Amino acid sequence: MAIKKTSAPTIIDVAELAGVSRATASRAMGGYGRIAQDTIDQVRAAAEQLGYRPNEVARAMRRGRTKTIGLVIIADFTNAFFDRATKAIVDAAKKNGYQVLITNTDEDIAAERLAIQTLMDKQVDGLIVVPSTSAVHDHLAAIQKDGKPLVLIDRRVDGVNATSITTDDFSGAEAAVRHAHALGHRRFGFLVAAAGNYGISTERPAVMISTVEERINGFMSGCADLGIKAKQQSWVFCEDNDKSPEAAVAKLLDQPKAPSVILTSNNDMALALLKTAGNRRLAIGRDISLITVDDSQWAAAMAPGITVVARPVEDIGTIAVEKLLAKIDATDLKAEKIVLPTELITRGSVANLVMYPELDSESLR
Amino acid sequence: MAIKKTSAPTIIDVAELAGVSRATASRAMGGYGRIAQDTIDQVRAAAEQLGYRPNEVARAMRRGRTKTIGLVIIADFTNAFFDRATKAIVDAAKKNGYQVLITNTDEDIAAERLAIQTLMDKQVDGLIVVPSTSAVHDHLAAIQKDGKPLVLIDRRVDGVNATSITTDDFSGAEAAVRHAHALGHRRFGFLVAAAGNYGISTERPAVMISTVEERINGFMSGCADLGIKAKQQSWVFCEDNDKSPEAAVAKLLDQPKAPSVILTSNNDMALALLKTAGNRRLAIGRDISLITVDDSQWAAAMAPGITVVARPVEDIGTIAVEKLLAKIDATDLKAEKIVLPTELITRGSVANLVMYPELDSESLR
DNA sequence: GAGACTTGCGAGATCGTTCTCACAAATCTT
DNA sequence: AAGATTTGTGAGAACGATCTCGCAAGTCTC
Repeated sequence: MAIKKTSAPTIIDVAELAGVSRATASRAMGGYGRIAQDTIDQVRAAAEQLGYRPNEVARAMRRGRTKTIGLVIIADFTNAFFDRATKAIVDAAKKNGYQVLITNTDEDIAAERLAIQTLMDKQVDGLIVVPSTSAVHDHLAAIQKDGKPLVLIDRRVDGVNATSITTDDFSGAEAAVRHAHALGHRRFGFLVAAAGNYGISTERPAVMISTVEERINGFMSGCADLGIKAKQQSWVFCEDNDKSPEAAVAKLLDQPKAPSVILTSNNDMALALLKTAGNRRLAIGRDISLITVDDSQWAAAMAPGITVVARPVEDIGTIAVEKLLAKIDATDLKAEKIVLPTELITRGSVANLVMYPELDSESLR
Repeated sequence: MAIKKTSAPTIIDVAELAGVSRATASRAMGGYGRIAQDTIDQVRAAAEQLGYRPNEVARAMRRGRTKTIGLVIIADFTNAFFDRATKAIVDAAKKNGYQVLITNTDEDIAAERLAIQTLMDKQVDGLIVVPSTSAVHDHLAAIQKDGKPLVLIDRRVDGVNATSITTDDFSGAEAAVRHAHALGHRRFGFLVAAAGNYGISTERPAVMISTVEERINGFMSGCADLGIKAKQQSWVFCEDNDKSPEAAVAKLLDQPKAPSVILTSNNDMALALLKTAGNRRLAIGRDISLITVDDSQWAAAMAPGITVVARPVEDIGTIAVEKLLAKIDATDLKAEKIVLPTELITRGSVANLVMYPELDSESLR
């Protein structure tokens, strides 16, 4: 009896057992080139017997393709983007025979640089990136200079000629304003989250990510169209951390003329409002109204349900993979800017002031 | 001027530019073996000039280490496990110089088999798996037979001698029962989710995952200790899909003697209760009480907050990576069964029937 | 100052696969 | 039946790094 090998069998072992050369064994396993059916059967049988599995690392090295894509994402789970998008991307990749190497940047540009570098070193065939900022993009351009396909999701970055998949947050925000206005609301609070290090401010920060910009612009456009004047609007910009959001909510509610409805730019802000409202015994959809961006299971399950601007997050992920793989197969495809529609899902979190105008009292506190 | 290379520079290019051999260049870059400081500086400078980055695929092939770990997880986002665990694992891996290749199984054993196979083919250095069932484990044993370190998380699988990181769900469930009992509750509803294909049942399904088993056992043990009789308990087992949970909630509420408190085994069930209660105008924490397993941002933000059995999900992920990497570095370490504590976080979702016993009315509907 | 030891470096093998090329045998053409 | 084409196979290079071994030069020892 031959000595039992300790390490995994290679194509050489298969070739020996089948009594053919390495090249022939490889052809039989890979199903390419000219080869007799009998030989294929023999080799396959030998492979089966040995429990042979091709070493994908060696294969990748030789072929120059790893069948792996890199995902650089912001693990910001309350925004219900990370989990839904990741699942969609992983599933879509798998369906096409690709695996996903995932890295997380906490909105940190240095971490993003490093993550991209690491993934490039690992020879991924392409990258899907949620860029942490719109302001810096040399590292993104570098990916393309190295000839790696790149797709940006969730946020655009002007100045990089890459395919991007985003959502029409402008229209979504506009629709939210219109909805509240139609239900009789006339005093609007806008609670906008943005990365940075400035705490809470009523001034719009300079650099924002495209998605947030569009939400702001949509809110403003909606107000302009409906004749909602500046003094009817209260804007608070807020760093997205553990503490600021609740203080920002307080700032909105503690004004002399508090808003009757608050539009929040993401779920962290919405949750802060929920928490503060609960503490103050303010009922959502009666004492204070709320619309937020991004749907979630809990927004639908609560009583009342939260009215939301829903974004097709799974579609973003799926389309991103499709576009990326298309680029991997044909690198000369040109960049597309794909914008998916948003949808206002009305539930019970916006009070109807037309039917019950007394709810729009001057003193909410 | 030399012809500009189109492909990425290799160690050979660096060696040529620095005027040394491949081996020396490699030593200089890798920082191993005997080598003069001057040579290192020269080679590094040449590498810098060329923008050289080591090809990790080639390195992995030669070294037999990919510096990549595989994660086989169930992308079940409402259970707040996928996102938190994934983030923790990715972050912990990165901190140790490892990347994470992620695959998703939707509680499907065939998908799990395939995922593991794929990851093994890609030569990951180790695997972290959330097993989709406790019943089948030959494929898990196979991983270890191939000499790959394996860590199971969230669920134990008896019959596999692998390190596992789980939580003490037994005690958590027990504490939940005790808490509700202390607040005067005497009629308990148990809504338990489990994978399968049986719709809704009052009979405990045969094969369950360890985590769910323990929750059930904890509930039962708590009842036994406190003298809560079988007729005070309503058990409903429910397939975890889009439709069943709400019907299961209805089944609990529509009994002649409906429970005053419902303990749900996961967040899908809790959300179904929230939804149904909302539709029926039943206020949580007053008309019906709720305790669920797994904390979340929304459970804390709602009014009233949901009382939960919190599990240290991030710790599970972090410890899993640590144990896995330790095993990668020293394959002779023996398997450990690590059980992390759970914590009951009391909020407002359980009515105090001691102070307001009239709330425990016979007809809740 | 001769032998022993250390230092620094290069030649070539190696990891496991695929791919190119050459060539013999079989089959087809006219 | 001779030449042209097709078919099936093997030898060996290649992917890009690391590692082993050996050797020359320098340093140490007594």
